[in-house]
Amino acid sequence: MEGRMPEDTLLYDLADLFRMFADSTRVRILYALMDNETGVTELANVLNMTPSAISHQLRILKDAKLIGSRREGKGILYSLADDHVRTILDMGMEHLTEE
Amino acid sequence: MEGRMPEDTLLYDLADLFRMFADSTRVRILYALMDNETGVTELANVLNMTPSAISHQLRILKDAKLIGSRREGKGILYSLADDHVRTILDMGMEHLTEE
DNA sequence: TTATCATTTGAACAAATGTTCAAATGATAA
DNA sequence: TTATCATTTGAACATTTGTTCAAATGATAA
Repeated sequence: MEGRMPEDTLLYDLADLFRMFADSTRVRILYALMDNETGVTELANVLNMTPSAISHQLRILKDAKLIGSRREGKGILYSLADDHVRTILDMGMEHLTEE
Repeated sequence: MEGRMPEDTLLYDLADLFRMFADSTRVRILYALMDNETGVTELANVLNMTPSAISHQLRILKDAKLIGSRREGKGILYSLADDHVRTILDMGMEHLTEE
């Protein structure tokens, strides 16, 4: 079965996508959001980091459309954008934990 | 359904894994290796890069156990280590191309 | 052995990246 | 409106990262 090389631009986009998962802070944020919508302050507490550092990463994740947000009272709640995010994380985790 | 946060060390490993896919040169190498075993020189030609640059990246991929190698005559042929690599790339590509 | 081709290595450099800090903005609740 | 809490912003800094270059190594074929 002979494969064919995708367009280079698509491969660049693919690398860009994986880059979103290539930082431990972002991965920890995504895992935290798997459980429930969470605000910046709570994320900062859970991950033991400054709200500013979290906010910077949330923006990167949102620009990549991996997370969404909605306002609730005086805070903003973030959540995973769709199940693709979960699936990609699961595939990676499977690779790590299998043998 | 309440999820539980994996150990931090595992999440760091996960980010490390995705970091392997977060560079366009490495992604292009992996896609090239999907088709068939390939040596450094041919990869360099196909990707239009220097053999040295390719070799550096091949070492990184091999250290991560994402590719393997064997000697054939006076060259060395590289190949994907297992189907996990393919699956992870496919998941990412699916995310990109859907919708 | 020697000549040749393929691959690797290490140092140097430029570019990209994540966190911190201080300050600004947003939006509610009083 | 004003005070307060939550979040964002931008510049600075240190770190990490990918490529280049020149030189070294590996291993075959002659």
